[in-house]
Parts: sequence; C-alpha cells; structure tokens
Amino acid sequence: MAYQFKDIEAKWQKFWAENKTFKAQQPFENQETKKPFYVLDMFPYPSGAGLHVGHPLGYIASDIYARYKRHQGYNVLHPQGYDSFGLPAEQYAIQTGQHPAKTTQANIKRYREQLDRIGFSFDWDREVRTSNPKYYRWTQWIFIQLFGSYYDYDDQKAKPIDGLVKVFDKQGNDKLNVACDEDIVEFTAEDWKEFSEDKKEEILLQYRLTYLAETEVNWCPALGTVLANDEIVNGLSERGGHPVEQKKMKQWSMRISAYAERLLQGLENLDWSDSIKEAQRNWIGKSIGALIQFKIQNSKFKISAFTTRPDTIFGVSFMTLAPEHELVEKITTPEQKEAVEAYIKETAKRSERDRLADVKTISGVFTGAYAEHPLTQQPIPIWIGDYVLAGYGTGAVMAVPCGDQRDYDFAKHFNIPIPNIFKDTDISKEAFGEKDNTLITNSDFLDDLPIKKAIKVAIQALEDKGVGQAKTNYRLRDAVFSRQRYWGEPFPVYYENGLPKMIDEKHLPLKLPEVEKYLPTEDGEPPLGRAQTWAWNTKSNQVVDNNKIDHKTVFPLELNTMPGWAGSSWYMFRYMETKHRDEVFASQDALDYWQNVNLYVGGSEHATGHLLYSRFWTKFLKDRGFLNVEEPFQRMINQGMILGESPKALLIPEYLTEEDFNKISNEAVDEDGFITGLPDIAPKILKDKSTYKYKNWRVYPTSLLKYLNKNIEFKIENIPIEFVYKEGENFIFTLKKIRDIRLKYPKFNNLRIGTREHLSQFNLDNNEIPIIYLDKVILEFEVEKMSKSKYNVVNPDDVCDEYGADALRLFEMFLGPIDQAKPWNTAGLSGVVGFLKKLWKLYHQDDTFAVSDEKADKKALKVLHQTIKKVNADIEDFSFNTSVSSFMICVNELTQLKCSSREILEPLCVLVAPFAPHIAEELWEKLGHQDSVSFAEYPRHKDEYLVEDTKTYPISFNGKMRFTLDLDLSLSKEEIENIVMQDERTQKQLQGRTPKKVIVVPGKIVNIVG
RNA sequence: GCUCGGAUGGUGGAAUUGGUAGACACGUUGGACUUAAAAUCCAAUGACCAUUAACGGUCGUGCGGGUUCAAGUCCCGCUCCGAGUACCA
Repeated sequence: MAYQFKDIEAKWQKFWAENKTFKAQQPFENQETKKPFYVLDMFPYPSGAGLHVGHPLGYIASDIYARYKRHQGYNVLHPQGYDSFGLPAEQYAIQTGQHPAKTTQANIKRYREQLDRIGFSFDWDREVRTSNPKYYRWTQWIFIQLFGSYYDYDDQKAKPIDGLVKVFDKQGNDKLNVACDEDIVEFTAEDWKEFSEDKKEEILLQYRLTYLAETEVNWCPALGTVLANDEIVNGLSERGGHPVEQKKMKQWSMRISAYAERLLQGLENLDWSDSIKEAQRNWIGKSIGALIQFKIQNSKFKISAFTTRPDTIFGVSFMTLAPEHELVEKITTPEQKEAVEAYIKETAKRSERDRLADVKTISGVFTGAYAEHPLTQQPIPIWIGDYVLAGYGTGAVMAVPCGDQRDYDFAKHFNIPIPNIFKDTDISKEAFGEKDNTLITNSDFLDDLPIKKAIKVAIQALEDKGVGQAKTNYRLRDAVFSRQRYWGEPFPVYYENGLPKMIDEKHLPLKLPEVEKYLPTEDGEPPLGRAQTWAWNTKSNQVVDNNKIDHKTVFPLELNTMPGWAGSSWYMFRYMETKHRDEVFASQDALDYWQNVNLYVGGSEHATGHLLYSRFWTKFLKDRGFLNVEEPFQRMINQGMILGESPKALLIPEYLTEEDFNKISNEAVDEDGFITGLPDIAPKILKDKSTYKYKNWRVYPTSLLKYLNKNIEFKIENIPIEFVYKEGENFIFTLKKIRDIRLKYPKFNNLRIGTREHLSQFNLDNNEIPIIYLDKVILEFEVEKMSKSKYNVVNPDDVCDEYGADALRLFEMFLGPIDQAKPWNTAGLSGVVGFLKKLWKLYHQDDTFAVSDEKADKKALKVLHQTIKKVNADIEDFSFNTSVSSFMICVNELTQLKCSSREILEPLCVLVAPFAPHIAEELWEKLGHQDSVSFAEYPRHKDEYLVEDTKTYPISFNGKMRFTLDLDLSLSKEEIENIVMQDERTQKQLQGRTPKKVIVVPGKIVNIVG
C-alpha cells in the first residue's frame, strides 16, 4: 500500500484526541513518578487572518522537543491557549460594530482547527484565554496584590503595604530605603497620625507597586484616543492622518523600576541567547554616577541632574532641561517666555521616538535663567531642548560639551562656550569620548587625575559640600498600565473622592460591561465611559447603573482597561493548574511540582516587553509568597520570522470618457455585478450605481517602470498571492483571475490587464517595450514580512491538504536554522515529500509491509547509529534542519543497502517520531505495537558501531588541499609524515623543493609548507 | 540615532574547538522507463581558464585590512539588510 498521508494523519490525530495521549499528569495523578518537564510556546494572539506558515515554525520546534522529552520518560506539560484581549479585535469592532468577544471566538475556532491539523502534542484540557472572566479574575487579583504591596530595598523584596503603614506610624517616612515616587514629602510619625484618611491614601499611592501617576502620552484629539508610537507616522495618526500631540494623563503605572537590579542579576542564571539577555541589560540600563543639585539663581528652585561622569563637573557650560520639565515655566524669564512656550508647543507635536532618533536637527531655546555651578558658583545658562526627555532620569542634563557629542553639537549650534577639561586632547572637531589614558585638566582639585580616580574624588567633593551624591541610575522606566481601550481586563477599581479603591477579592471577577460602540466618548473618555451599568455599589458589592452613583455607597468604576501584557505576564503558571482554577490562580502543589517553564519558544521581538514584564510579575508573586520560583522561563529559544513573497504590480490609471461612462450606466448588469457586453470599458461595476468609477487601473510588470516618464500617474500594489502562480523566478497574473480578484477584494474593483494600446496614450515607444502580453502579466516579487495587509500570507492548511502535516513539519524545520529569518518558498517541499515516501518504502516491499527479523549488517548499524548520535545532539541544540538532513542521508543509505531489518527500522521509527509523528505512529503500529509510539524509549547511539579505523586525510600544500589519502588512524605523526612525503603526488607538488615545515594533525589534516 | 542580529553556488542552507568550503535538498541539464505525461531511478551541476582521452590550474563564504602552517570561523575598520526602541502582540 502506498503512503496515504491523508488517512494516516486523520487516523492518528483522532487517536491522540480520543485517548488524550498528551495529557500531562498532575502530581497526584502521576503514579509512575515521572519527572516533570514543561515546554511552552509564546502565547499566540488569535488574529483574524488565521495562522500563517510563520506561526507554526516555533510550535513545530517546541513540539519536537516536547515529544522527544516524552520519549525520554518525562511527564511533559505542553499546553496551548490564547492571548485573546487586544487591539486588532477592537479595531475590527470599531469598523464593523461586531462585539470583539464574537470575532475573538471565531478567530480562536479557526486557529484551533489549523493547529489541530499539524499534529501538535498539546494538552488541550489546560487551555486558557485571557479574555475569559474566569481567567482575568486572577489578573485582577494580581493587580490588587500589587496595589497592596510596596518594595523594600533593604530586603530586596515586595511586602504588604500594611507593614509600611506601621513604619509610618512609628517613624514617619524619613530615611526609608523603599521604592517610591521621586517627589515625596518627608513627614514624621506625628504628622502621619494627624493626616486625614484621604491624605494617607494619597501618600501610600506613592509607594504602592501599582499607582496612579501623570504620564506623557501620544494623544490624538481627532480620534479621541491615545496612540502607540507605532501608530504614528510622521507625527500624524496612521489611521486617518490626524495630528498627534503629547499630553499628560493620569494613568496606572507599574513600579517595575523597583525590580531593576533583580531583573538585571537574574539574567545571569538564565539559559537564554546572549543577544536577548544583552537587550534586557541595555533596556534596564544600569549606570553608576552621581546625582548633582544645581541651585537656580534668584530662585528657590533646584535642578537635579544625573551624570555618569561627575569628573567632568568643571566642563559644564550649560544645562538642558526637557521642554516638559516642571521647572521650565517657573524659571523662564519674561523676555524668553514667548520663545519657550512656542518651543514647547512645537515639541509636543513630536513623538518620543522621533526626538531620540533625530540627531541631525538641533533645536532648543534659552530660558533666560541661570543655574549656579555647585563648586565654582559660576552662572550656567539653562536651556531647554527636545533631545532631553522628561521621562529619562530627572529630565535634566548637565551639559559637558567637550565630552559628549550631543552636548557638543548643541553648544556649537548655539555658540555656547566649550571649555576643554581633557589634557592634551583636540576638541575642535568633535567631543572627546574616550575614558582611558586621559588626565583631567582646568578642573581645580581634579587636575592631572586619571578619569576613574577623578570620578571618585569629584563625588566625594560634591558629597562633602552637600550638593550631590553617588547614585546608581536605571534607564528602565515604570511601565504604564492603563489603556484607553475596550477590549482588555477592567481594573477592579472604583473611585471614592477621586481616590482609587480596590474591589474586594471575593467579588471578582469584575466583568467587562457592554457598550453600544467601541469608540471613546465624545468628551474623550475611554470606551468604558459609554457603559450605562458601570458603577460599584459598596453595600451590595455589585456593578450597578451609573445613575445610582451617589458618592456615598455607589461610586464610579475605572474607565481604563489593562494592557495586552497583563494577561500574558502570568499565564505560564495558570497552565499548571487543572482542577482548582476557580479557587486559586494555581494551587501550591501544582506550582511546587512544575516549578517554571523548562523550555520557552517564541520570537525575539518580545525581548523587552513580555519577557521583562513576566519576569517582573514572577518575582513579585514570589516575594509575596504565591510562587516559589524567581524566574518564569529557564531556557528559551527564539525562532526567526518566515517572510513572504509579495508579487508587485505597476498600476497605471485609465480614465473613462463621459461617453463610455454613459454607455455603462445604460447597460444591463449581470448577477455578479458585471456589465455585460462591454468588456472593454467596464471591468466591474456593481449594481449599486453609487460605486461607478471613472477610473480603471491597468496592471503592468514593475519592470515597465523604467520606460515611464515622470508625468504619468501610477502606483505599485501587492497582488494577492492566491491569484497568481509561479513560473520560475516570477509570478504570473492572468486575465482569467481578474474577475475573481475583483469579486474578492473591493480594492481591486477596477483592475484590468494592461495593453499596448493603453500605453500608447502616453507616447511611449511601443516597439521598445518588450514585456506586454494580451492575457497575462509577469510580476516581480519582493520578500517582506508575511501579513494580511500585504496579501502575501501562505496558509499552512494548503500545505497540509496537498502534502500532509508531516511534510509541513519536516519542511518548516528543513528551511534553515530556527532562529534565522527566512523567506517562505515551497520549492523545497518536494524534497521532504520524497523523503517521507522513501521512508515509507523502506518498511514495504511491493506495497506490503515487509520488515524482517534478520540481523542487521554492520554497515546499516553504522548508518543508524550515526543518525541517532547526530539527531540526539541536534535536538538538544535545536538544530532541526540538520536532523532532517541526516534522516534523509540515513534513509538514502539504508535504501541503497536494501535494509529491511527490524533491528534498524524499529529504532529509526522512534527516532523520526518527534519530527513526523503521524507516519511514525502508523509504522509503529505495523511493526506490531499496541501503544502509541510517543512513549517508546528514544534510541541512544552505541559507540561500538561507530568506530572508524581509517581517515581520509586532506593533504594540503601551503594551506591548499591538493589530494586526499586514506590512512590508518593508529599511525603516529611521524609515520603519517613519512607516508605522505613518499607519495608521488607529494613529490609532484613539491617539484623538487624541500618543505620548510610539515604540519600533521592526526585525525585532521596534513599541511606541507614550502 | 541607539541596542541586538544577519550576509556562503541559480535557490534554501551545511561545515565539530581555526583543519578537505558548498553536506542535504530544490532548481537546471542529460539519460533510463513510458504511446505520452506524471511518478520513479541514474548521472552531471560554485565561477572562470585549459583540455575534450585523461591529468590540471586560477579565483571563490558582503567589502577593505590583519593574525596564523591553515580563516566562512579569530582581530580591526566599513557596507547593506532585518528586528526592537517602552500603548501592535
């Protein structure tokens, strides 16, 4: 019987589902006391476009590993679920009015169908969805725990806020080493006791791990919403092109900065790629330096500035404040007021990213105020400049133009003096940035000190004078946690006298209310502002109608929702729980047993987002005794993106004449909306006359571009991949597809194939243009990110239909190293399909199963054991492309050897099982086994079969290989040298010369020099 | 801009610790089988030069240098491409 992948795959997928083959056992169920192993994929967001071939790449890799671990006898936890809150569903809801829950549900269904077809060994009984109230109940619960905690730096630990209240009662807040806001006011124990309850609450908010604070956001007044930097293009909103401005807004923040040091230190013990660890280190951005206070002349205010180079204190020639710095308006002189305000207004239009990325435009304004040098008392002009950001450090820079390029450029631009404090250096062209082997000069008591020493001395001097102190600074900022969106977790928060109060844990979840529209309200409130029933009754502990709000027992609820990363910051622990999901986020024995994720697979684009936030929450939950691990993900593999090929077309408009148009309007329209009888004029006109167009677009190859003159209107568009086929290097788009494409994509309503006649209108020399056909267009393609909007998405279902899931799995692995970005090109698919057929044939003769019990011969054993050795090593290294290669080599060689021995074919079946599980199960069954192959012991190689006694030595002359020589491996260096020197080919190469040197590396090479 | 990656035949990629560059596969070409096609099997396939009976030679891992008996691999300086850059997930 030939290899029938369709039947085989359907059969085993059904078998696995019915038998719950991949169900992970909880500790109390695990009678064999198997060791636990947890393999997890990064949480997928179920997008409307469905799964494309890029998604399964990581899933296949992790599935291979999970299956491999099962073969090794582990109790493997390999779950899957959905990060189902998020912006795309909301955008879709705004456009179509469909409830995001509904579209999310549909998308999840589609994802599940697609996932099921690939044969993953997921334990679906443990599925989670972040948008499920039973799940987000615990996200809200964690938020409440964060609100009820503060961070103690002395113990490097989060603690219940009650403890802090006790400290305040006893000693006030003086000299406390705890995480808090920058602008706290000192108070004594007596003060504290006098404070009103509200005042106490306000103060505590400055210490809680989640707190309300004013934060800068990208506000788009026209859309009434906050935008991500991502959604802003050239200072305008991506949607609609409306202006965007910086605005302060009261928002929930997470005091992740308290954990900066632990997040940094924790990286040491993680088995992650160095690049990701480095990215996190840079993100956390630890720097050691000094905080220096500058008095402002004629004013009671002071500016604090952090610097890593206190040794350059005598090189300060100006200061720069962020335009948003709160002191700006207080210190600006009347003469400069107008200019400063105008500048601030301009700055508000620029996004943070723009401001940081743009080093070419130098801008700034003098405030008119002067600070006083803390050591020399000299006046220092205070400027504002948009290269300084309010959220970084203190939002103020002590500018040392001789040592910092940005300060240098700024000083040059505004003719500010650039005093040089580095001995024997030239700063006429650029700032001097080196640190080593340089002495300080023109710096009073720092003169002639090397930089490292000068830093210490300078800090000491500043401390002695009480104008500065050593400080460790982190670039990591507290994370904004509020979103002005509908489709996210509601905060379990209501407001009493404007102060936030938590809903009691036992009344969770606080479910997302219904709204009639998913847009912000007219007065700019988030979508939840549209909810009619969104008030909290503190008596009945229920959500009640807004008109019941009396601010006595019924209060308004928070209108923001949580961000996408809330639910995904703790989901890995939720999978550990099965039975008690209603009582706890995960029960203690489950947490104790599974510990953390042993292997995490996903994209490196999460390096500084998800991967940092979940580490933060894990550490927090551990501090508060809810978890027993410090890190969520022990080992991580990052898969690269699969890129798509986008066929590009050159579109040139063709305007219909009034006469033509009138003809169309009078014509009959057929069922599909096409005008009958006028194919030349109207490719597609819908029955609804309002969609009549005066313009058609004609499709040409992009290579025509070079023949076009500048005056011709044109555009370049991606042609949806499903309407083209590939011929060699190019994609072909035919006349036959025109109708289909118009029907499917309204965007291409008026698309036509280009003709010479049409082009002749533009006075192009038709004879020069070689590339116009009557019925087709040759399209060139570009390799770019696979996405719905680029119409270049390849669906894994298509591959499964045509070649099967095992082929898809092998092919995706065969594409290349897991961590590299690579284009999707199905050309190579036939290679793995051929492999599967050959593998099948190895177990069959004339279509009947034929495996003999004969002893295997030595050669076959060697081939098998080489493969076993290679594959085992490859799996540990996540080098699956090379394992697939070695399977191919193995099967090719066994075929040559006409091997049909069970001694070889049985271990081979287990060996391929993690990669191509369906075919392996089928062969395993045919081999006479009752149980799933999934738990068969994984083959281990035996060295005895691999022993080599000869080596084919490359013989090189001056490093160039000239010939090879088979030599016994037992030979000594001298013996090898003798044999090589006597070889006639050696003599021929040397042509009578005497070698200067002969290098012999036994087992490797021979190199003759001279 | 900053941070982190990447670059090897026509294509995807392989190459242990510095030791035969191009494994494996696709594609292409030729052949076998076939009425034919598909499928399958066999052979060749980095470029260039020489040879056409065989044997050879030069160049070659993004670019320019360096270290070494030996460099795709190590060092220095660049170019181009991708990802992240704090509200996409």
